[in-house]
Amino acid sequence: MKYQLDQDRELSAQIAGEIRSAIISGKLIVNTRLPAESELCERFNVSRSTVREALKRLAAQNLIRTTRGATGGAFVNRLSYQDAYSQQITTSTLLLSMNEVSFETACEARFALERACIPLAAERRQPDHLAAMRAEIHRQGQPGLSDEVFCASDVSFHRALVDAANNPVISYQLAGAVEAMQPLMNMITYTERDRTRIIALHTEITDALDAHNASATDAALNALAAYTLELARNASKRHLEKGSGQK
Amino acid sequence: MKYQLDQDRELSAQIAGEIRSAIISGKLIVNTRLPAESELCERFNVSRSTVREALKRLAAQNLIRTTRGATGGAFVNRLSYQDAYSQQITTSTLLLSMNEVSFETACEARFALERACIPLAAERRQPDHLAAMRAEIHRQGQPGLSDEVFCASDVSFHRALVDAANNPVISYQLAGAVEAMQPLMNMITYTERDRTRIIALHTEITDALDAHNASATDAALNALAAYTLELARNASKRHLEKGSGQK
DNA sequence: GTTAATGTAATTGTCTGACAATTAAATGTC
DNA sequence: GACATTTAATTGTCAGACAATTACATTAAC
Repeated sequence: MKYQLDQDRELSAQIAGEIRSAIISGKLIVNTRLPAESELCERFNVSRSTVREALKRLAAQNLIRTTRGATGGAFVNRLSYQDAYSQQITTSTLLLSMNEVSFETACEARFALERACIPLAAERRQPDHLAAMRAEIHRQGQPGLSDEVFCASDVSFHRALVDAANNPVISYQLAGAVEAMQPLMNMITYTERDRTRIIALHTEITDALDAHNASATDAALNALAAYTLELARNASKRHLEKGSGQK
Repeated sequence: MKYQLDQDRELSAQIAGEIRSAIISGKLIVNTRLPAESELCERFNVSRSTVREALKRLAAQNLIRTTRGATGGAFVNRLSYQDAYSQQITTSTLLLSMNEVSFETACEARFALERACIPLAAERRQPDHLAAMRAEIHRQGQPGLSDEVFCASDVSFHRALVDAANNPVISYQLAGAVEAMQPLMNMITYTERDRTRIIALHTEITDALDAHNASATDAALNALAAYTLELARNASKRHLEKGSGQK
């Protein structure tokens, strides 16, 4: 087989691309061992540094893993839910923070997608999902909680809600939407009154889910969405006032 | 500042991790230039190969871009929707193909998440969204279409449906769910009768969206979900019969 | 015969130094 | 001032070496 490496990209990127396609297309199966670095050097006719840079690119995408030693080498990785999750979250967080996505847009996306889980979650929620949600609600009621910790607990609550749908693909897809909101939510300051209201709505959602009542869950989630948006609007209004006041 | 590089991971992975955190946490802003490779060598006290492998890892995640020349170097990348999209699709496709996710689970996830778009899409759909959907419907009716092309057109139809919600975060989040289904759907053989039915449902969805009728859209989408599942069940049943027959 | 110690080969990880390629800016020339 | 040339900075690639790690075979001890 001949390799066409005559484009304008870096060699390591081209080689990484070749191997990546082979993995994605299924030509290289999970746990297949790639040729040793020295063999890849010969095959692609490049130096070992170049091959290594290519392999590191693939490792960064969790496509391969490498081990040292006699029977070591680079192996095609099974992409675990864990890895996919964290990649998903990293990418979503960056996308939101770097592209001036408005809080409204992100919030709308999250609540819209979460609503999609409700019918399934109302049917399938297990005791441990409910327990996780109630645990977070309890934590949110603790006095002297910082806004960051309150917000992190909020994220955990929503993650548990999504997981209650008991569909790993949904959990994975929504990981980004749920987790990437945290930095945005962190900009809100929660008063005692805000927290009380949010906790009440969380409790409402959990109780409705407990009762297998999809429409009640949906209604409570909608109320929470509306309230979150309201808080965000107030926060940004205060921000503007403060900003203009200092000038 | 002192760096703690004494763990059990490879140096290049640790260095990549340091820089990655700095980018994600916002310490390094978009378009910031990283120190030159030689400076990073001194700063982390490693060789240039190691620094380069670290940078290639970051480049593979689209976190940085590098240019040669006098004012060249590595710059923090703005993660574009385009890049995030394709990463999302790659990851989702791999996750589904490598983890024995059942067609039912994936299908349920896709339709559940798509349903979340309906209320927004019914309100905001623009002429170009409807046009894109109708164009795909027309293509699906062409005679002599291969199953692959039919399936690809189906994916495009659903992508247009999602885009009609007019929320870029939703479009991004669902890119994986929609696109990663294609390899799974490709395993189905579509008879003339199947296609006619699917096209009718696609038309129903588009018309309902055109009329800003959310509940009718929802009903049609549900019917499509049920029909898709039925086709998949028949396909896998035939698969089993064929398999046992050959033994 | 079994077990422990030792050596050996294969492989990736890191280092060093060199040169090529590319690019912007400084410099010189007219 | 406009254009050509040189220079310096920077990344891309190559070559060769050694260190670290690991599985396996060999040997020695009991």
